[in-house]
Amino acid sequence: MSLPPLNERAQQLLKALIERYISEGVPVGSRTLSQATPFSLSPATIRNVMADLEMMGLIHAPHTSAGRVPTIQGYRLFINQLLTMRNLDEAQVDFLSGELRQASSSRQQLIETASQLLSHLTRYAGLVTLPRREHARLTQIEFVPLSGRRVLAILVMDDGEVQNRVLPVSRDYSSSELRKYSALLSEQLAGQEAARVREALLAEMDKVRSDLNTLMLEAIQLTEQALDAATPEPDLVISGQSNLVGLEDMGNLARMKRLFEAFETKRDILHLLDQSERAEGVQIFIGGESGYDPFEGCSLITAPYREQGRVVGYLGVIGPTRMPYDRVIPLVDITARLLGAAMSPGLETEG
Amino acid sequence: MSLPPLNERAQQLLKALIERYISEGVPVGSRTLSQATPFSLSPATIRNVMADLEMMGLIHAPHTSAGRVPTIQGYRLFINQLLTMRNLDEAQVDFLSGELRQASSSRQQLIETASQLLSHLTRYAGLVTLPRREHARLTQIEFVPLSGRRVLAILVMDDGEVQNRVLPVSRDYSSSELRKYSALLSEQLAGQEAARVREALLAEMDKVRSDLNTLMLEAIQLTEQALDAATPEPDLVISGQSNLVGLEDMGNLARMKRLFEAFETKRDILHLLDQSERAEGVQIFIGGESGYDPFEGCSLITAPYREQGRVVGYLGVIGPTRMPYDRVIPLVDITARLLGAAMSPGLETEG
DNA sequence: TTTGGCACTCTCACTCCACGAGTGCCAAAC
DNA sequence: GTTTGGCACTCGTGGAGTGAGAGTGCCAAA
Repeated sequence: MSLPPLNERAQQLLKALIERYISEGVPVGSRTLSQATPFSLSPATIRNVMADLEMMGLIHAPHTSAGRVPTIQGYRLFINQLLTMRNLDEAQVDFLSGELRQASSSRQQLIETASQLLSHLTRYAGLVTLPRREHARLTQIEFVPLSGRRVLAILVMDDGEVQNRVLPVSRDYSSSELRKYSALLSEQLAGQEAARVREALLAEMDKVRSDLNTLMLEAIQLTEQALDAATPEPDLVISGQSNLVGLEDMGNLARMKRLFEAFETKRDILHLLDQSERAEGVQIFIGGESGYDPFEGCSLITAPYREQGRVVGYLGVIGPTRMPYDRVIPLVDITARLLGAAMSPGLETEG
Repeated sequence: MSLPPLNERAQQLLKALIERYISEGVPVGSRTLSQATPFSLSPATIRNVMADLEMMGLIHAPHTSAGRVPTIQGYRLFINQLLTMRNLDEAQVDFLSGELRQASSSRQQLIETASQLLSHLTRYAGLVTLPRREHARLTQIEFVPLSGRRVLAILVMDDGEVQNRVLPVSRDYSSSELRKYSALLSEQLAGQEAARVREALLAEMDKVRSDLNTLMLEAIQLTEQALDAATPEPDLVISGQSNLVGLEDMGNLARMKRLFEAFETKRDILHLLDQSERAEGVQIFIGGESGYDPFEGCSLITAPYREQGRVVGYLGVIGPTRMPYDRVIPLVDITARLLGAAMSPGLETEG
């Protein structure tokens, strides 16, 4: 896969060609490029270079008498080595952080706002995963009796996240009985990481069994049930999908349909985001590079966002591969930082 | 707007024409219609009738040498007077009720399943509004202290619905202090209809003021805040949007883009659903009939669904105006009934 | 190594044309 | 009076043909 060394001039021409193609959306020919570049070279010379670039698989001619278009490999090289980022518009940053601060009262709201901002500022589709809260600690457990042999379990985390779950139970419980369970368990479990609660429960169960403490046993069983039913809530918020309708470089209808199916199932997109797990900063998936053909013709720019310094989720933008990366990449980057800041309250939130 | 009386034969021809157009998607001409109808009439005769129908605005010729296509008025007449419903496939009904029963543990799940079923069975987009729960009664109020001068308020309704809200507060509250408020308020308010809680609170406030009972006063203020922040959760679940991508009768890309924008804002769709408020059963909006141009080329079939006999929401299908109404209408109808049944537990849920 | 020249290729937009489908109208038939 | 067959007419569609334009590859000269 190691390409032969690309000399400076060829790199600069490739860069110019891709920039031109991104801004114009039309295959670019040797004549155009000759005029657009600072080093004055004749079209013929440029043609020679272009032939080399094509040989290396970096550009490609749709047909004999058309100009050249970057291939996925070409985009890859461009992004990894040639791209010069554009400075962010100050007003945009202010707008972003203002909107996010305004939405920071509720976590859900924050996520949705971030997604909408991404789509709005890029004119593509914005994605934000819900924060994974593996390290959230349990603060409180409440049980509320409902009619018809059902109990509502409420798990409260220290970060304000709440999970509700209706449990079908084998007999009716009274309100005061349930309150006792809640009190007992909250005492036992408060401060535990959610992931650990199960172990703690089992340990407790052993202790309790020897006591034949049936009350506690039932409480534990209830909690187990509540944990089992870990809410499978939608873990990805997508905005601005309609921005992608009718972008001519998104290709034909069939392709667009597959893309929208991917938006609906969300699964493939989540897989893709998971792949960026290792990356520290912004990551870019170009076209079907990743083997998911629904994304042919599209690129995905992602970045992790942090809460209290810990990566808890990912956000990004999905748009056509022919995209102004020099603007979108910094935007995704800053949005991730600002979302992280808005999620980690305490420092400047009360300002 | 009263049309001149349409004789039997003209009606039957209109019906045949529309049925043919719906199944084939191509303008239908006099010759085709002459062969397709049981009463044998020559194409020439049929042409005469068609000319009348066109005069009345019920059908329309895209151009001189094309056949005829129903207008919106034609569809309207067809649906109101000529349509013969098709019997539901028994297997489909079983499938529907099975899937709904399986999802009936959580309300959110139920709504999403219904939406997906609608889209899956029709191959169009499914819509379900979240149930309005005006008459739900408050069962319990809980306050949980969070870090950084925030309090989590939890409102539990008697139907198992839970609303969470993080409230920024002016000072830190201790856990036990908040528990006192919860107890006090739950006692005062339990059993009230949510819509009435506010009044009850005000009344209570008056009583309390004279006592200078500051504790109660703070509790009341907290609750007020929590009510203010009535969760603006998404009130409409849409599924299968991608089914509409690439349906050739949906028209051009620009129109499709507007439709997808409507899906994202949801506002127009909710307005439209609200309009069906008065209707008892299935209602149909054809094309831009309602003045919303995003829906040009589309039809919306809606029906209210009931919980415990009370209308709490609407569901429906959005698809191209050229749609097999005889199948979709009964499907929407039965889905509404089955969803209502699945939502009103107690009778056959334990079966 | 770069450049100008030249023949070649391919797409795009346009025109022309024949075909088919369907209509409207009229006069004859029922 | 309604129905029908006939006929001229209209219009969209698809295929063939064409010229312009853009861009290439290659070669020989600078």
